This record gives sequence, structure tokens and C-alpha cells, in this order.
Amino acid sequence: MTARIQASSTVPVRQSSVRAHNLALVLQTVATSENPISRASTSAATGLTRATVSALVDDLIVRGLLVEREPAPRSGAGRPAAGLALAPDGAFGLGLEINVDYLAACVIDLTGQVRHRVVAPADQRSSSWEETLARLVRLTPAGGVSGAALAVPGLVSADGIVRVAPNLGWQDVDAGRYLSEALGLPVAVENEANLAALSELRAAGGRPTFGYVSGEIGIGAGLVLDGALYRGVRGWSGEIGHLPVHPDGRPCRCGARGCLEQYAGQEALLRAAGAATLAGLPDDADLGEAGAALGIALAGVINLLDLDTIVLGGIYGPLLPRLRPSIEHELGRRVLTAGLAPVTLRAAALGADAAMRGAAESVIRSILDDPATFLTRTT
Amino acid sequence: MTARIQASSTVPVRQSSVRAHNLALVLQTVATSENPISRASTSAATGLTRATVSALVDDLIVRGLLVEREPAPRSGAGRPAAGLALAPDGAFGLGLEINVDYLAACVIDLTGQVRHRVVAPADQRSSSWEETLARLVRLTPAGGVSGAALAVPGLVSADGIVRVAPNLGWQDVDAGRYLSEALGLPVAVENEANLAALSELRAAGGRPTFGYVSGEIGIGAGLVLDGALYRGVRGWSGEIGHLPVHPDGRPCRCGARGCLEQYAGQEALLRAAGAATLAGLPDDADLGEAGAALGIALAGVINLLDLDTIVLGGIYGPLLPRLRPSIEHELGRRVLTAGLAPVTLRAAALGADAAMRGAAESVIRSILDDPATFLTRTT
DNA sequence: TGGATTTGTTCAATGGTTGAATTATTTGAG
DNA sequence: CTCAAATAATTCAACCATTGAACAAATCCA
Repeated sequence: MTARIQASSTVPVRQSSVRAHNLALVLQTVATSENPISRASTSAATGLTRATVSALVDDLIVRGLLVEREPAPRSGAGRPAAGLALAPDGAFGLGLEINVDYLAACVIDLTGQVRHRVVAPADQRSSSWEETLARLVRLTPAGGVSGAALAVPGLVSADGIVRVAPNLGWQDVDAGRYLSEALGLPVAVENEANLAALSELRAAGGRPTFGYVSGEIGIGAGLVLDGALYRGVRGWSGEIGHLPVHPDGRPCRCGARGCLEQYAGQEALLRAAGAATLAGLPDDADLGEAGAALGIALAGVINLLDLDTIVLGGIYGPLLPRLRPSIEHELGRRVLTAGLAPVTLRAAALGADAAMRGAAESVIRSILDDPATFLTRTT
Repeated sequence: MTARIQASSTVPVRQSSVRAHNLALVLQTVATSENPISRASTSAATGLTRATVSALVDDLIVRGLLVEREPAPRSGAGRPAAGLALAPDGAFGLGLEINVDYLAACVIDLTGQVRHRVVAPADQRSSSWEETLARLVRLTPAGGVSGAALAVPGLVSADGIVRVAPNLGWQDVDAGRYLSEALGLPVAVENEANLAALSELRAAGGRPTFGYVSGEIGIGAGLVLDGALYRGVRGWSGEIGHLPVHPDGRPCRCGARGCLEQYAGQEALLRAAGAATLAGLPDDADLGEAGAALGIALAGVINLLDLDTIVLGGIYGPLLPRLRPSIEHELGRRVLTAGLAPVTLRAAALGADAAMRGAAESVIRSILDDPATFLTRTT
């Protein structure tokens, strides 16, 4: 019994699809290997014959996605293996981020290394979206990348249009088209929490399923289910900030009452602690209310989705040690399966860069997932 | 931009996989067609050449999954098409259900027609699980089916073991193994709400994403995301009955407070209406509290998962007209995207048989999804 | 030095799809 | 009534990717 009853796709499969799939399989096997891996080990790991792996690897080397390296040292007899690794200069992904108080851009290479990074603090609330995007374009390095993705704090439709970004004052902005024309690149647009969740995929191995919760002015969540980002019907999943935690409680700017944001959002958290800024938060501040609200909301999420891991990012990352007791108290009470299996609560590996890094990584990921179309596109 | 960033699978693909995939593609194209469909139309619909479709169809006819029928009448010149349709006797799926107060079994054929149906009312709370399963086995018709699935009201692990079924008094029962040995069939075990959700898949077209909420003694949910049942990390997804809706509210038998079940479960609903049984529910009974609680919980689910459709089953199906106003009131207030796109609230197409039918259909579905392994398994 | 061992390549065979040509069957125009 | 046009289905050589076995390459160890 698999984790998912898979609906079969509706596209025909021909021989070239077989090659495309196996090309991706080999590339990802090399990519996820710690050390340089031999063709023979790749064959064993994938189930393809050595002959096939050799043919596919040759192609990937010629096209510049793989390079030969010194292999991991090995004892025993036999011809020494040639090590394979991702080519550091094989492709580059551009990650962009627009937030309330800064713009940011970074470039990562195929191996995930950050090659370039700029952050420009500036309040965007007073600018029009054209000004903001133009400023972002001036921030990006010239040429050489094969794709880009933009993280925005708002609702993004499946066609890449930013429907609403309340804190930016945006409505129905086709940021993807604007940037795509300005940069001469395909540009994907995505909610920041979704992309931040993707940045955690590398840290989680296997076929991961987890929820990423990002605490900022608002609270967003990215859901990675069975190893893939779940976006929802229209791309608006993860609006955890407006989960009702105290249905008759404080009024929220969304018009409802008792939304999580009113108890665990940055402003509520600071107000409860009597601090003006995060930096000014006293070490002994009482975060119990925020933690309890988070715990109530997360208990619902876990009961619904049967997640075993929650990753806390944004302002929650550094605050996790102080939030943990109250979150875990509520989870222990309210998660139906708490007695059967534990829930792991973890701080995000990346800090403020998570969304931007996730954006850049989504570009690289799309190449690793489907090298065949990447190669035909660029040649 | 697709609805899901797909993680590529880790298995190699060979020519035989191509055939397996295209076999499934052709079979499903025929299956989802309203009228008998010609080879030529199938070719156009799938993108495969007519030569390939003919070859695949021949195979499917010889192996008994397809039959030729009179085609849909057509005007104009040209050789008349031969109609293709699922073979009614091609395969049979056995659906089983254990619930607190009845046992049930049904057989459906490839086309989804019910060929056999038994329901045996009997309180299972006083029986051991061996007695219950033995009774269920005596209920099932002899032979002829190619697989079975069992619906149970409880938490089912990925390996098919019923970890907990509170209302049956079960704990760690390997019902799959017992039934598999008794019936000489592969038997899948699954939560009843999940299978009931599957039974709604036929009604929903395309690549549906919806939540199915089943009101019984407890409240369960089945999530169909991008056309596939989402089970969660361990198979325990959908425990919507224990979503906190009034965190400091009524104590729940799960140990927490304010769970949805305490406001919208069958018992709470009857108590609030002052009725002893569902049949005794007065027409003017006030269901506002239950509806509001459901609305609060569903608003959270929709904010989190961006669903555009909620299907209400179990006791909620017939009560939907009276629950709808209070549910929709809460959804309208609390769903962040309520102003951007509507949420459809629909009663389940099937009534009490939903879980059993969904179980039987899951067997048929697995054949339609992967005819190649079905055919190699039976020959 | 040579046998054992492991890596990587070569090549004919296999199996599945393709596309063009061919056959089959009907409608409609003259 | 006959024939051209149209549509459906089949046949067959060509193509393409993987396979498996044989072979070449490079190292270790006795």
C-alpha cells in the first residue's frame, strides 16, 4: 500500500519519455549522493544497467550538467571508479524576494551553493508595484541564469498573478510577466511560505511530508506532501494565519474573529510581551499565549493531515526554544495520535533567506527533475 | 505552472513501463467516455497514434477488459467506428465495511455497477474482532472477485493494521491479513471516510481536489488532493472530528477540549435539538450550533488547503439544507479567499453505502490505473 | 608476475511506438 | 447506379532506448 493512490497522468508515453525519465533518475541519484558516485554505484542505486547509465551519464557530461571528479577512496581490488558530481557551473537559478521592508536576490548554482546575494532594505509600502519591481530588476545580476522565481507575501494564482498582497498594497499584479520581460527569463511567482518550505526540502530526506510555518507580520504555511509542494486548487494554500483559534476572540483585519494571527503574529506577540521590536524582546518575556495559539492551530493541521514534522521559520525559528513548551503542551493534549507517534518540532535551517533561497532552489530543482526539457530548451 | 511540483519517482523506466502506462491511458480514456468510443477518437484523445491504440485495444479485448459495442450514432461519410466500452464482466471488486451497528459487503463490476449487496445490522461493540471478521467473511459472496478493500471507522496504518477503532473497541488488529487468508484475496484496509471520499471521485470530474466530511458517531474526513487520496505520513489523515473549534469548550472523550465532535457529532447534534434519534429530529430543530462549528472547522481546512469543494456525507448529507446557512455564514466570514472565489458545499451522492462503495471502487480503480500488473497477475 | 576483482564500453537483440501506405466501409453527388 | 470523398482500422518497415553478454581497462594482492 503506497502513501497515495496515484491518479495516472493523461499524457502518452513514448521512447523519448523513457529517456527523459531515466536521465532525471540518474541526475538525481548523483545529486543526492554525498560523495562523488561511480557509474556502477549509480547503476546499482537506480536499477538501470551499467550500459544505460554510461550512455545517460555521457550525455549529461557532454551537456554540462555532470562532471567527473576524484571518487571517494575505496579499498579492495578492481578498476578504480570515476566519480560523478553535479557540475558547479552547469546551470544557475535566480531567487528573488519582495517583502514589506526589503528586496532581495540571490543566485545559486546546480550544487546549491550561493554564488551571489544582495539584500536591499527599503520600505515598499510607499512605492507602487512598478517602482518596486523596477528596483528589484536593478538589483539582479546580469545574465547567465536559466530561470528565476519570485517570492511574494500574498496570494498568487496558478497563472503567476499576485491576486492580493495586503502588506504591499498589491492587487492583481502580473509580476511574472513584468519580470519575465525585463529579465528575458522564465519567472515563476509563488507565495513566500511555499518557497521557504521548499528550502527545507534539502534538509529533510526521503519522501518528506511536513508543514513549514513562517511567522512574519502575517503567518503563512507551506505544505510539502509526499515530497511535493502542495499548492491547492488555485495556489492559495497555507493561509494558516487565519485559522480560527478562538472563534469569538479578537477581531482580525481580515474581518473574522479569533484568527491565529491575532495571537501569534509578530505584532500580537510583541504586544503581549510588552516589547516594541523583536530585538527588544526581554529574555524572560511570556510567549505562552502565542505558543498556545500556535499549538491549537497546529494540532488541527496535524489531525487533518497526519504530519509528523513541523518546521518553524521566520521569527518563530529563533524563538522556538521559548515557544516549544506551550506548543507541545497543546499538541500533546489535542493531537489525536499523540500517544501513537511523536510530532517533531524543528526550527528552520535557513533564517531570513529561506524564501529567496527556496525560490532559487525551485529553479535548480526543476532542472534536476526534468533535465531533458532543460537541455532541449538551451541547445 | 502546474498544480504540484512533482517529485520524480525513484524507479527506472523501461519499454514495458511505456506499454503499461499507455495501456492504462487507453483503458481510462474508454472508461471515462460517456458513450462507446472508437479507436480513432481514443487516439485523438490520448495523443497516441491509431496504430498504437489498435494494438493496445486488441490486447485489452483479448484479456477481457474491453468489449466492442455499437458505437454512438454519427452522421456524415466514412467507415463507421467500432465502439469500445469496459467489459462488464472483466473484473469484480469486493467492498467490505465494518461499522458500529452493521456489517456490509458489495461487489461491483468494471463499469461500476453494483452486482451484489448485503447489509447485516448487528451491534459489533459486544463482539470480539475475530467474531466480527468471521461474520463478515460469511457475508461475502463466494469467489470471482479480483480484490477487496475494507472500510473501518478508525486509524489504519500504512501496512493495513487497524491501530485504534474506538467505537469498535479494536486495537492493533491485523484485519487485512485475517481477511486475506480467509478470502484468498488481496485485501486493503482503509479508514471509512477515506473510502467514502473515493466514492465521490466519479461524481467529480477532471483532476479534482475536495474534502469529504462524514458525520457519524465520530466525524471523519477524506481528502482528495489533485485527484488522489491523501493519506498522510502514517495513514491517519482526516481526523477532523478533533479539530479544536472552541479550545476552552466542552471536554471531549479524546481528552482535549472543544473538539468539533462535541458540537457537530451525531450525539451533540441530537442533544442540542432535543431528539433521541435522527428519525425523531423535528423539522424545525435548531442546528445552528452544529453548523457554526462545522463552518469554523471547515474554514480552517479551506484556509489551509485551498479547497473549492466540500462534500458532506453521512448524517450531514440529508441535513445539509438545514445546516447550510450556518456553515456558509462562518465560511463567508472566515475563509480568507471567500471574496475571490466561492466554495461549493455539496451533499454526498451516495448515502450510507458510500464507504462500502468506495472500497469496492478502489479495487476497480487499481485495475484501471494499472491494467498491466492486473493482467500479468491473473494470467 | 598473474589471477581475481571491479569499472566501464561495445554491440547485437528485444520490445514498443511511429508514420506512411493500405484496406475496409459508408455517405453523398452526379 | 456509380464513383469520389471521407473516415476507420490494420499492416509493416523504420526508429529508438534499454538490455545482457562479452570485452577491455585498471587496480589489488598473493
